[in-house]
Amino acid sequence: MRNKRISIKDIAEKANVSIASVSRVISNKPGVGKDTEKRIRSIMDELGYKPNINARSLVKKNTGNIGVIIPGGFTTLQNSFFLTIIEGISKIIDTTEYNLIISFTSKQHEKMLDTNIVDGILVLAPRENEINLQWLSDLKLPTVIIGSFIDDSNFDIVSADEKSGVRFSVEELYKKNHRHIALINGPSTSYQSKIYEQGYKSIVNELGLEKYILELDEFDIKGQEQLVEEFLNDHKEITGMICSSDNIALGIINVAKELNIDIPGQLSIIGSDDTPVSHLITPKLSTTHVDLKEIGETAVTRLLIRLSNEKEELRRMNCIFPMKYIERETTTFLK
Amino acid sequence: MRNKRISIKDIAEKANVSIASVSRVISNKPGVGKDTEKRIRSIMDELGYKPNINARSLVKKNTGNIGVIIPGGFTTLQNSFFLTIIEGISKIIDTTEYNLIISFTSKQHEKMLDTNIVDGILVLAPRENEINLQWLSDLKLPTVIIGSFIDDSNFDIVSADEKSGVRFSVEELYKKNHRHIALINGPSTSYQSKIYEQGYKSIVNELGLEKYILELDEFDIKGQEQLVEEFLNDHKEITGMICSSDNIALGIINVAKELNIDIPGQLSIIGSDDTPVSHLITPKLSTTHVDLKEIGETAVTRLLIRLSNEKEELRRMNCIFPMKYIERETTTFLK
DNA sequence: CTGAAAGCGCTTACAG
DNA sequence: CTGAAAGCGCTTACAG
Repeated sequence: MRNKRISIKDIAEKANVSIASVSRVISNKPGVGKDTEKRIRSIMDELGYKPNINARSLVKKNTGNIGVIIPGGFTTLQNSFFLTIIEGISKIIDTTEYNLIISFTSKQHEKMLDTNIVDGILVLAPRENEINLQWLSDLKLPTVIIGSFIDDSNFDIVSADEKSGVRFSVEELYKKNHRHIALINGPSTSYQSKIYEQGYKSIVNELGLEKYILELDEFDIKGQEQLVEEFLNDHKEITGMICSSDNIALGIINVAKELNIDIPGQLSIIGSDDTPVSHLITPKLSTTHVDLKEIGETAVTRLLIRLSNEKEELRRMNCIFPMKYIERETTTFLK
Repeated sequence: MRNKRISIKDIAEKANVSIASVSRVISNKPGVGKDTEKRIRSIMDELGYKPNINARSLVKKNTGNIGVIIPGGFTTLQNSFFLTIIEGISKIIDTTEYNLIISFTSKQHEKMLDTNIVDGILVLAPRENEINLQWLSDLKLPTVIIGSFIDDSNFDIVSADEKSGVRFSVEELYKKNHRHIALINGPSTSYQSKIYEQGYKSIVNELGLEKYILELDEFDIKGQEQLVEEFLNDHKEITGMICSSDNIALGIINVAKELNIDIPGQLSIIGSDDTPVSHLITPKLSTTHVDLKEIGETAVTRLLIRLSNEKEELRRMNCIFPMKYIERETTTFLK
């Protein structure tokens, strides 16, 4: 059915030149006479020529695609946190010739990486159990990791300063007279959660407070309402909670409502990431903010630099964006 | 830096066979002796051979990629509606060798389609101003459209029966004694909105009610709070609202709260699509439901059929999924 | 069962 | 400025 695509050869014939000349004008290479070029271009337009990317890739040994690896499957994709980062990535990609290939299941990651269809990858908030770092490293693909990460890797990293974020949140509640402050964390397989935990423990130690940590198996509470409810019931002394995502905070608020716990009257809650929902709900969520879009932009930009400098040995980059606390309506001074 | 990739030739040499034989075992083609095959396979494993997809694509004239076109840029991507459909798509794709290329800006659509890097496309809820249907059609690419759509096209369509969805919602409110029922619609550039409007108008006419339509320029109210507020103030007689997305409903609820309008006491609200937020908020949102995941699955499956039957002339398919009304907490009987 | 060879559509030294 | 030719890594008739 599909009409045969027209190739460089068709153009060359019609223009009475060699395919070499046609190729040169396609790639804007020098060495073609003004007139010849004009003739070739007009024929290309006329015939609606589109270069065959596969052929080009085959000889140039690149693909023109950039891969984005998203962990956790769909639960995560539904998370605005990732979407906002992708928005930043996308904005930069749109100014280039690259295509974006977003991958959100393990199967997809494997297919994408095993078949070598990308020139470089952006890995969002990797998790131990999903991405084997050694394997990633063996790929020898230009890679930038987005999201907090264990320091001893050799990858470029662009992340939010989540450790400080947690500190700010705890300090904020402390200033508001809270003395029993819990961390509701995501899965410890996520490096992000490890960072949260580190940040939480260190500040809580400094302040001489007791530690309360509830680890969920995702960055939201879906299917774990029971667990949360028990936690709330078992620790009635807790008056403040730091959640490692806004979605977790949302879930906690709902459970609290069911238990007739007043927010923020009896329980102050702070989210993370300042995603759109945070001011769509009532009461509006206090949270920590970082420019996720900028994080995305920075990460691709870095990757693009790596891609255009494959010979040079670039030093590893570790770029950390500051977070700030945003006071809204789910936190209050403890009487 | 990157170590040279090993090719079919390397395998052939090491195995003392021709590249033809190697190629045959790679593609599981018959015509290779048991022993030879075993030898070749073990060498492939040993050397970690990965076929070069570009080379293969060049000769087979396909790409191994399926494109997904998402309209409206990021606002839309943040919408669970699309994400859930993508989840369905992804589930099926994971059982195949195809890669998914998701495109959510006009730039990306153009790049993807102009460079012919996909074998077929899934178009989600297209909009007039973003996707030129004629252009799409000229691509001669196997295409399936997801989401309600104008009937006179020649594409395969898989969609929810949104026209009935709106009807159910209006009827529901009518049964609850509401007589002034508004439609808060998405942009009319979206075919989906057109369907909503058609459905709304026809049932409202049947029931002999007055029409109230507020058209927003997205499927959420971001940046249009003012407009919504004015609408609410100008039409105090309205006691029921059908929103063409859950996100719109969410927004309306928030504006109503600011205006001290009690929900559902003074205003009943019904969303669309039963996205996860609908039961994450308080009061829980009454809405209409359709199995979006199944819609996604059906659409890819259809596309896959088209892809494996390019010779045959398949009849156009138009698959419509029923919607049902879900009563939760934002609707009530009018006294 | 196996291999030599042509060809997919491009790019790029090389020679003129 | 221009072209002939080799080559990128595969697949697939064709011949044996």
